[in-house]
Amino acid sequence: MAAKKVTVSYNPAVIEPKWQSVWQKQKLFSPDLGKSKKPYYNLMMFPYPSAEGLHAGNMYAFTGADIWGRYQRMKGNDVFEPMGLDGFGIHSENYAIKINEHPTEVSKRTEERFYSQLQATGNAFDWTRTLETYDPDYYRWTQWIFIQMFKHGLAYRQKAKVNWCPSCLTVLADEQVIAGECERCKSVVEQRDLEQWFFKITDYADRLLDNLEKINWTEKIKIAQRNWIGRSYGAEVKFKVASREAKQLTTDTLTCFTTRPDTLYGTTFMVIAPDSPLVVTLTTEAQKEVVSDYIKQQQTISAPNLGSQGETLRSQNQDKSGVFTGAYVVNPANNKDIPVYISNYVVSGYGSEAVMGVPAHDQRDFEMASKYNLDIVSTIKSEKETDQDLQEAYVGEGTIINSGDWNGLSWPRDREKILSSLEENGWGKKMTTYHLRDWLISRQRYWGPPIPMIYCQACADRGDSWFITDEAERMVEGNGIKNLKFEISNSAASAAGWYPAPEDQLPVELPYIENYRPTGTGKSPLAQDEKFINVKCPGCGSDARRETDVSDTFLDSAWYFLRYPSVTKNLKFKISNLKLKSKSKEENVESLPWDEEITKHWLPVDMYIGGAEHSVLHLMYSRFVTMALHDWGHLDFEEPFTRFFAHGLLICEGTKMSKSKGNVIVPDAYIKKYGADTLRLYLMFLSPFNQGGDFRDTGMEGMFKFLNRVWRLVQKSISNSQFSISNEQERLIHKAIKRVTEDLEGLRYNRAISGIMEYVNSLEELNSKFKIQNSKVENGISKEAGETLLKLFAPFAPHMTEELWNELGHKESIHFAPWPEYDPVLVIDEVVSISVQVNGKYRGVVVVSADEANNQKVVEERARSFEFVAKYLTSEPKKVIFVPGKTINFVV
RNA sequence: GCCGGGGUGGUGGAACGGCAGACACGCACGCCUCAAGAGCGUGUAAUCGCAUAGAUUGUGAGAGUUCGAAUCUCUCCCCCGGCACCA
Repeated sequence: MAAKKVTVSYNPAVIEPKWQSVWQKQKLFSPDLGKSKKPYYNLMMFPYPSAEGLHAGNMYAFTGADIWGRYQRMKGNDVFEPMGLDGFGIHSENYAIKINEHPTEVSKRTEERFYSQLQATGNAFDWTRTLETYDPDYYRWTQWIFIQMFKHGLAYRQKAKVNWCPSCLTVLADEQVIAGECERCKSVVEQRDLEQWFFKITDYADRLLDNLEKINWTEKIKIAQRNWIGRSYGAEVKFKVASREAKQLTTDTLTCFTTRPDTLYGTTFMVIAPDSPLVVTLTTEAQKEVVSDYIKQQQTISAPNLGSQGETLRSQNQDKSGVFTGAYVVNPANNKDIPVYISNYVVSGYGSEAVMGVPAHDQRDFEMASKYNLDIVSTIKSEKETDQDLQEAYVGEGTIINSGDWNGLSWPRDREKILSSLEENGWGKKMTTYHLRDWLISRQRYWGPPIPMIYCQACADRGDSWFITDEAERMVEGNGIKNLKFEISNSAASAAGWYPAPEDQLPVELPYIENYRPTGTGKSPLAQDEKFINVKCPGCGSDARRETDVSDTFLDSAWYFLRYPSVTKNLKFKISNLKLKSKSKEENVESLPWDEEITKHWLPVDMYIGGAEHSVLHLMYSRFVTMALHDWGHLDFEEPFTRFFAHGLLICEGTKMSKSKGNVIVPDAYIKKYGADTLRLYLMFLSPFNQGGDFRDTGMEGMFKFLNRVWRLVQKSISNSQFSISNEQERLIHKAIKRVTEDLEGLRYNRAISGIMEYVNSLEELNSKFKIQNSKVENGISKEAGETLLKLFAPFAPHMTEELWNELGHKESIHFAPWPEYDPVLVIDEVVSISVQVNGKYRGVVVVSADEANNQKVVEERARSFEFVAKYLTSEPKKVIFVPGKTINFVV
């Protein structure tokens, strides 16, 4: 029989663009979000288009996420897989500065470039619902969120020591400072005193921590978040200033936080941080000079402009040093006077910036005490040493000694007893503190959403602010939100003169400023634009000024997933909440950045896939913003991502890809040469997806060959579609389905691909066997075998499988074909190899039928009959261990 | 220092109590071809050996549990990532 078709060779350069355009024309991957029965929101972290284009690392992440989405779709879910650009922010601005262009121009270009590159990767994105964070239609809502934070008392202004990057000329959040250096440019970060906007994320510390138990996230990300929140439970203890200095000091108590209240009796001194305000209130006249010298010396050591020297000096700084303030306080437990020191090992900004020194049970305190000859008193029995010859602090558990009424109690078993006793005695109270700090929002840069706030000096002078308006009053009364009144009255104190821009006037558009470069003065470039700044006060109508800082990029990305499903291209202002734009007051009702119905239906996100580098930044902020929106009654869920999977990092030739190293791989050339399918497979086959991989040029060719093999195999089966399925083939099919399905479920893509390869190998092997028996038929691959192969392969190689599927005569896309299921009976082998061991050492296998595999008698007899076993069984074995279906072990 | 994740052929990686090295890359040899490429086939942990006979050793090092350990437990070393004087 002549072949019906001329076999066409596999040419990705033709079929890939063809199917991409078909998919897009048919809006195949743009589900009707209103009608979906089984919504599945498959999200991946959107890229920030700051550089020359999409790099292989983006492609790696997106491919892995897309495979998951395609698999879910074939399992019958209505998958929504959106894509957008995190194009606002410092990354993009820095790139614009580098190439000496305006960010607006750069963004136009990168947007086009990124989207066309993303098209070429063959991901099933919904191209009708893209978003860009610099789009005014988007950032009006970023600003809206800021305003809600303000109105609910979660955004406040404070003069604070902030991290200042002398190269980026802006402040940085704590999270953006890595080992004292700027996350982006590696400059040593300075401390500056600036008035800034903060979000009170610390109010949510407990929930951010406790909710981690409820979500299905990669464990290491949860651990990172737990560490970052850093909750510790203990007590706040009050130390009264001793009477002899009380007169000359401006404070009468010193409070400190401790996780070890059990060691209170062992507190022999106190230590405060060098940059704490306590230094001023607790230093006596006599010590003023010494203290001031010490502070100066500490400032020199931690001075930022030392470049690489800074690191060395900082590590020298690890040695404990200190100075006596002249002040004594009273240990409430034993009424002893103890000295107050200043030392560099106490960090500011945590707890009360004071620490109780318990040298016997804290290594740092021990070093301090040794250096300054301070008393060491053990309060936990550590068995061996006496206090005098203690070599290091004993930080373990044990029985309490030298501690009055507490003697005999056990630490940590009696923690609560000790804390209660502490409270009853009036020495202090139970307390929890957190490592987490409030989120610093202000950035003195250009390329971001202007913070939508207005400052009125006249109102400020009167002590007025938005918090005294009718709207604020209504909110407190109408909302029924717990603590809102408290939050608001608390915030009102620091908010004098401040009003949010009226919500119906959003967005506060970012003006085009020719010289957008950072100024370094601590003010944003927006401060140059008088037209932008000058505005009437929404409260009293007098002349007022707009806030000129923009918000942190992380605010842009903290809510984008809420927006995607509600994006409607070409109809941007169609959704109900945008009625705001209308002049009519009646229509100006609810205003939300999303469609409520659709949001109810589609959120939270079912699967979020992204890099582990965002464990504490983006992922924490997104959770916080979502929780806040939930509390304000806008969302019916409080965790945005039901499941999060962290993919590994794609590196290049053993090192991290980075522009400075010049080893950034751009996928375009590879797609051109081999096609996106080959590149996708290559990337996913490298190593486990959660582990990352090393991109090397070798290997891509091999993957291309494999695609060609699949192509030929299926092409041949098309011309022999009458071929009926054999028992052997059927077993192969079902085993392959089982293997690939299980590996996909665990996102073990490298294994899934090797499973497909094994399946192809077995089919070919079977085919060549068949050819020998029946030389007239060219090919022995049944239709079922070929179609199953295509389906299993479809998530990985979407274009090629679509083409072949179409050639097989299917009208519907393969990506909507139902995922194959396996028959559990058919995956069981007909014959089983049982390994035979003698004294635990492998000597060979015996092959038995499946139903004999559990029968010890049969297996043992068979095994004994073989020479390779018999020769070791010189005497009757002492013991025979039989593991049904697996192994038999003769112990001689 | 603390918390994660690792350490398996020339390379990427499989196996995660029961035949270590699946699947690939690379390499070698062969077939096909005028030739090249493509394709196909064979081999490929190490050592001994003519051997596609057989044997020994082998999963960072050392101990342990077990009939049996790459897999479980302990101690140590090294690499990668995160946090880092958080009281």
